[in-house]
Amino acid sequence: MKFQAPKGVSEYFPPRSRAFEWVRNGLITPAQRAGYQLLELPVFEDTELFTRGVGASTDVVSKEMYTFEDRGGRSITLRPEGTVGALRSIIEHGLDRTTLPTKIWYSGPFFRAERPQAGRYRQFHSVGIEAVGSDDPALDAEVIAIADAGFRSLGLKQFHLEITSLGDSASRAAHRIDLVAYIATIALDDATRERASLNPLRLFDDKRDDVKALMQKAPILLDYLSDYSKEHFATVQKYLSALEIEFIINPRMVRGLDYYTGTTFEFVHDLLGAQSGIGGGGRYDGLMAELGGQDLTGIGFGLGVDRALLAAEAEGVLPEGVFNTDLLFIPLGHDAKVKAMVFAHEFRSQGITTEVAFGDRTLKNAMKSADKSGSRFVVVLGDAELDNGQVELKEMSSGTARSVTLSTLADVLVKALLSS
RNA sequence: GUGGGCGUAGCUCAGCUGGUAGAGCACUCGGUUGUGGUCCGAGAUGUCGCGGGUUCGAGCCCCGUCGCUCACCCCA
Repeated sequence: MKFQAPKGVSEYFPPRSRAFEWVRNGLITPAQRAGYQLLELPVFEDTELFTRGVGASTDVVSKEMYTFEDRGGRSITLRPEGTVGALRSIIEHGLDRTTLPTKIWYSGPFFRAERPQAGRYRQFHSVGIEAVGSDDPALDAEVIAIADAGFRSLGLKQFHLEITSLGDSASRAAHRIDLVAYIATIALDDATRERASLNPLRLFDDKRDDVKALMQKAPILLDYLSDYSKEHFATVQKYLSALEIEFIINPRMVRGLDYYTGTTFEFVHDLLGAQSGIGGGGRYDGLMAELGGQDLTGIGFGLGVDRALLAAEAEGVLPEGVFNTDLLFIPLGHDAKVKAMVFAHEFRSQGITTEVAFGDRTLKNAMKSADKSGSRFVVVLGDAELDNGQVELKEMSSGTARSVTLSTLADVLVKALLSS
């Protein structure tokens, strides 16, 4: 029996895991700098939280959830998205009973039981933020700006931002009546009509040319916005322009989760395959109340770490030539190995990434491994060095070495590492 | 759930009209005394995805099965 990972999960192992870590940190940092605080959440929740929060008619809930019964007979589901779990936690712990808006971030794995393909996994990774308790359009712009900053910090350029507004419930109700009436007049197959009956907006997202053509003439939600929604959306755009964030308005944009209202947005990368959405989000003005909390408005996003990594690779913007290790000790002999272990332990506590060459290989072979493993500096520790207290600090990239007193080695290294 | 492509060493792949398996890279060791990146030499590594069938003989043909992958649907 040869074990392998369950179908469709994303796994990261060296050396790529390093890039994954870099991407995830890059996406999180702008949120932290904007004062958003960590919410460390469970990866499974009461199933009903999702059916109620995300919406039973969504594909995510109706056919993509990992649901099982726990030993107490409760129905449990691996989280397919982050927002409703985050709001549950905010409500449960009273985080919305402080100065508003409550601003939090989270990251981790999410789960959807789909057929995997490029950029789509059954276990994938997102970072997200939520800001609850303010309907200020400036907050909408900030949330979008944070997502944009995350992607930019990775060096990504070949992506674009699409925004629209889903308006308030009155706007949507009025639009829906006309949209349903329009859809009834066009020729569609049964499966598509079935989808439309669940959520008529979905047809705007159809990739087939004939359906696209038909939907060109369909009534657009933006034309039905109430005065408040129209004004709010216009103000969001002003802020985005002030922040020099480019966007295009896509009135046909569709999000797969039912809770969105008002401003919604999506970041789309140009070099990815079929799964080109690298992040998205929007307002969810009724969701807090729906989940049993105060009737507060909110907005948030989810950014795909896996897809952002694919995008960074496609654009060739990943940093390279990064040293894994600052220093490698190559001990020669038993006594030297004991010393090397002691020094390494001490150096690590001073923040120097230090390795020891194991396995009693010949110096020549140890040097070969050092070369391949990517240590920046190497120190050979033998009897002579232990006797006279002098070592050769060799820089691998240039091959040059300088003599350093062993007792000052850590200081010398710290200086050398800082100056580079 | 539906459709296409592909499964041969750790990786990338070759293997002619069926004659019982190879290359490059990577790995380990060596090229005599304590210093890598080039070069040279040696070595290890495969139930050719799995099961059945046809055949004197199957990596190659047939059937089944599993897996991977891309796309639809949907989304991060």
